[in-house]
Amino acid sequence: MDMANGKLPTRAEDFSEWYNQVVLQAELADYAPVRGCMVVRPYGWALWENITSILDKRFKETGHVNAAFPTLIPLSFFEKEKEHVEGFSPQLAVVTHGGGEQLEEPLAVRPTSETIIGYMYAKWIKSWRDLPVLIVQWGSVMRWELRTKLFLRTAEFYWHEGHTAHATAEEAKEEMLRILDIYTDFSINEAALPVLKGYKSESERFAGAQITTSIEGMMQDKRALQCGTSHYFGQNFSRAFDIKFLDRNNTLQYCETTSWAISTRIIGAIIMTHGDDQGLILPPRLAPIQVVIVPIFKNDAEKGRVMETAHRLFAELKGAGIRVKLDDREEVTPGYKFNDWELRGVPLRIEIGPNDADRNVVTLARRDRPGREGKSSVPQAALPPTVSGLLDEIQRSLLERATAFLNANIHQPGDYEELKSIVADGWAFAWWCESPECEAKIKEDTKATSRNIPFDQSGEGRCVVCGRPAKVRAYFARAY
RNA sequence: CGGGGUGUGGCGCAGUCCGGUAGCGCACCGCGUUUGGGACGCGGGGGUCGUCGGUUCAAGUCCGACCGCCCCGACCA
Repeated sequence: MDMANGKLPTRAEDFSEWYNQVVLQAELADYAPVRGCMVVRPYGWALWENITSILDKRFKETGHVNAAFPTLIPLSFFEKEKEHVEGFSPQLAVVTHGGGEQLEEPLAVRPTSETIIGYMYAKWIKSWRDLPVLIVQWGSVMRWELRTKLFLRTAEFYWHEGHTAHATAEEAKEEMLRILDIYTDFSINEAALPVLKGYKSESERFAGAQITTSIEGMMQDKRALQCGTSHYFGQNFSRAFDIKFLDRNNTLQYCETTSWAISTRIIGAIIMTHGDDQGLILPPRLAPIQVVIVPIFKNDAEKGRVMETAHRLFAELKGAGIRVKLDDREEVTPGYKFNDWELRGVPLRIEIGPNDADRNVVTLARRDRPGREGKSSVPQAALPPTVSGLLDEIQRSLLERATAFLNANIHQPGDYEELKSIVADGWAFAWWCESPECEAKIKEDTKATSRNIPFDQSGEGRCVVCGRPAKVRAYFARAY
């Protein structure tokens, strides 16, 4: 096993470098030889698998099926939807040669698959009986990003993209919201990320969408990170790709379509929401290793007693379905292991030394409460339920802490000057007339953009920028 | 693409001003002692100094061109 090394900068010193070092030293990912691309290492991929398996289950429970479409898409497909081409053309990687020959038509490496899936849907959908079509693709896509950062923005990234076709606008919008709710529930209850859901402003909308909804999280530097999106396209793509069906009255209709995605970016959100100066803190429900056992001994006599206990408790915890690891490396000291597993964010550590073994106890150390405060001594008897309970408690406390942080850093500005000072170090929740001009002014003055607009609104106010009547309040923040 | 940096064992750097055949820390390998918060000693292995060209008896070092990567901006999940 590779060992971690080096010290982390503190979050206060340099949040960005802290983030980079956590990703690298915890061995979640590494830089690839291709500019802007990352290698997701086994520990990072294990985390991603825990995320994907939960989401996959929820999609299947709601009637979705998985399929795979090609990585390469004829370049001409991107010309078919006007806004889509404008949005994605600058970011395309294009294959011009194959087998040593120049291709007749260049092929884009997919930046997202609406076009090719739309093309196939046009072939497959003929009748109202064929609808809805609810397909999810798990894979990677490529966007030629100018500035990249591990997990947050890489040229190639992993995700799922759901693409659905429906007979009516109502059904399609319901689908968009159903998925947004799955995303929200997943983020809050599995990842312990207290995200806020809403719809996007015109300028923040996905290229080609009529409605874009999102969930937005607040990182510890108070910048916003979009953690998932769900789009309603209306008939934009079905008209561009001729996705039509005969309804019950034998009338030809265009489908209503949606698409939605969560990417490996959410790993960045987990890191930047929960981590501390020791490194990663993973929510127990997603952690590849929930519990690590660190045996401690000085000589062979102690080793025998301690390891016997360690193996026995390891088997008990594993049998109870807890993801547990026994760190039996002898070439590094216990102190090294403590730091190593803290860096990797394992939620709970079990220390077993000669004293513990003799007294039939173990020492537990919670990752979310560093130092002595998080340590306790518990009986070895009935350890699995004790550990399960503590993992639940850690999961709860991570969400609670992140939620308190979120709430403490959202403020309602009384006027524009106040908005400017709020978004310098937090989020503003402000009345807005929804005009692109006012949003553009905010962006120009502060670099903050509208993150999203909650669905449930009450009352009326005056736009914080122009003073005209405003029906909604929106979140404004600097975003990743 | 604009601005700023930087390329020397796996990683981080020194050496470049003033040319003389490459060094330090970490990591790695071996042996021994250690082990309840990042252990120590001794002994090892590993580098055509980003690339190409030029000057010179001699280039990591001087000159020229090119390339890569990182950071800051415009674009984005």
